[in-house]
Amino acid sequence: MSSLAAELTAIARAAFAAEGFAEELGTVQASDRADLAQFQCNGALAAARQAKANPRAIADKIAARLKTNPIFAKVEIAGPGFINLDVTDDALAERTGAVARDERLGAPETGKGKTAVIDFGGANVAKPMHVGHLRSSVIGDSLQRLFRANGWTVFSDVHLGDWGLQMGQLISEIAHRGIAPLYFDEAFTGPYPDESPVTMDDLEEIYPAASAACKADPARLEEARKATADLQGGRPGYRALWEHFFAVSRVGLEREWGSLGIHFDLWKGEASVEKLIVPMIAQLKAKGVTEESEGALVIQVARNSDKKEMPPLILVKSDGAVLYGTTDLATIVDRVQEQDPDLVLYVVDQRQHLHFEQVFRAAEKAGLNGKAVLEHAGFGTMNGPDGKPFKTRAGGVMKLYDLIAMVTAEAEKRLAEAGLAADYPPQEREATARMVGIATLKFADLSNHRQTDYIFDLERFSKFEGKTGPYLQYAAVRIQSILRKAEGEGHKTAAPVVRSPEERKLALQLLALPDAMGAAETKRAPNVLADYAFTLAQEFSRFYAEHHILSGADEALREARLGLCEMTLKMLTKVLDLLGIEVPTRM
RNA sequence: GCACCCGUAGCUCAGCUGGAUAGAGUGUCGCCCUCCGAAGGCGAAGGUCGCAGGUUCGAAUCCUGCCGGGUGCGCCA
Repeated sequence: MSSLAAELTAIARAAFAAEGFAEELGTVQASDRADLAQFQCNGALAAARQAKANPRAIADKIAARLKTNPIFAKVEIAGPGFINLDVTDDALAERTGAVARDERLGAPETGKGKTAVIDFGGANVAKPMHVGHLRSSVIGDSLQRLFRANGWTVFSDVHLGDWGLQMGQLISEIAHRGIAPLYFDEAFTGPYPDESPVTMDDLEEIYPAASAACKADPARLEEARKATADLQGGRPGYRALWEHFFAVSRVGLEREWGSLGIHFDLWKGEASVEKLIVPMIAQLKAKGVTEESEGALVIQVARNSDKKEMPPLILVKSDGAVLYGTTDLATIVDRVQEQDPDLVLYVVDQRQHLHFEQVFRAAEKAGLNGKAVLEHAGFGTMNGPDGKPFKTRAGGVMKLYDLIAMVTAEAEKRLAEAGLAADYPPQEREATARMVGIATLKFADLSNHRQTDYIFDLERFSKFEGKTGPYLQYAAVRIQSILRKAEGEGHKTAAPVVRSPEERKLALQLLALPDAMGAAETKRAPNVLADYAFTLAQEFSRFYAEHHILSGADEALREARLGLCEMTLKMLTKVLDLLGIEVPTRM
């Protein structure tokens, strides 16, 4: 199953090949000038340059061949040599019907037989998620949904930050407070209690305090370093405490991501590859890729072609502790062993780009990455209205939990204002408000390009009109509503028919889904899907506004239009699912 | 200092592997509910695509320089 543009491309390629040109020239795309044509092919211009010939003459030859194909209603040459193409209405209707019958709704199979690991690195043990985690969660989730839909085998890994200095900071802060002396008693031989001496709420308070203490007092920082090294060295009491931190945090984090509809295949973290580190370092030494530098063990990753300074990756610090990069390397070893992926995608803040470049180079230099391509799909910073990284009015970071509660409350308010859902059971009302709130949040984030910074605007996250998540949900809800009503009146649905301009544009958009899914995968860019979904909803709304489906006298026409509605609902639901957005049955 | 990213309508952003008249949303102004859900549809106004060069038949898109903003640059993650 392929898109209509892909089908036309195949036809045009054959025409170019038959005229003795490179078939790549036959790429057909949706027209930039919807007023002139549905599709365009610019290959004659490129061919003319290569062959030093007149582009219009080449276009003439190609067009003559295309005209023999009955799929085209129009083949026209315009301007310097654009070939403008229209497809017949019957062809549109026929393909639309075929896609509707396809279980995969025409999704490309770009990932068939391939495995990807998606790393959501970012969230930390003992810290609540804040708005900064929204991006990696939402973008990463959309990518895992998309890659799966395109046929990839995907393993998503939450990849918690659970093994660095912050753990030592927590431990030494707890030591100072004397909260759990048992874990610091070196004479104690265990077993340690099953119940955690601290709750998630405790950790949320302890961590910032610990962090501040280390910042203010070098002696405290030294203590934290020592605790980190002892933890990594296997000190039983510290390990036991760490287990509690992890367990307590996981419950909270799982609930939080769950409320966003985000789930992971793997709950790994830095600590889970801890056992691989010592043998990996031995192996790297044996391979001769490491060296001593200023008391640390490093891998040089600079290349002659570098235009910038490329510091070495530090494997072991001069005090013996390992770093982020070391665990990242060991994680690659682990993934090659466990999943043997073709691709590892790191959905992590763009600011860590240099770090990943170091890690990737080190992995490739040491041959640790198997067949996997390592790729950092970085995303831009979320800034406040002042252009600086977002802070609440009080100057702190806004918790994700609070943000979700806020947009949900806004959605609820809006429902009440509109007098909607007034007669729904309270539970449905609440669930609907939540769905609308989360859709607002996710769509606002995903419709921005992944890589650029963007302004976190509370107002924007409480808007329900225009290019927003709720607009898309609304379109889907209206379709469901009309289908219910039609069924109640005893109307059937039939294969779509295309006659009016609105039907034509809607069908064209429906047939472009595989293109959007393919482009979104290639660019690792969910905003392509967001854009597609919005345009689809828009085309439907126009169609809906123009044609009163249920009131006409022509039963066959009504059934065909209901078929188009049904098809649109399927496609819209599918794309929204790829964005991680749920559709209520009514709202 | 070096490197990377960004600069597009009043505002928020798409478009960037070169193509025709640069698009959305929002805001402003106007129109459309006796009819399937108006969280909607239609229309108007709104642009030196940061600036200056270059490559090209053709540049928002590629190259160079400059200006402005952001980010990163060995023992944090």
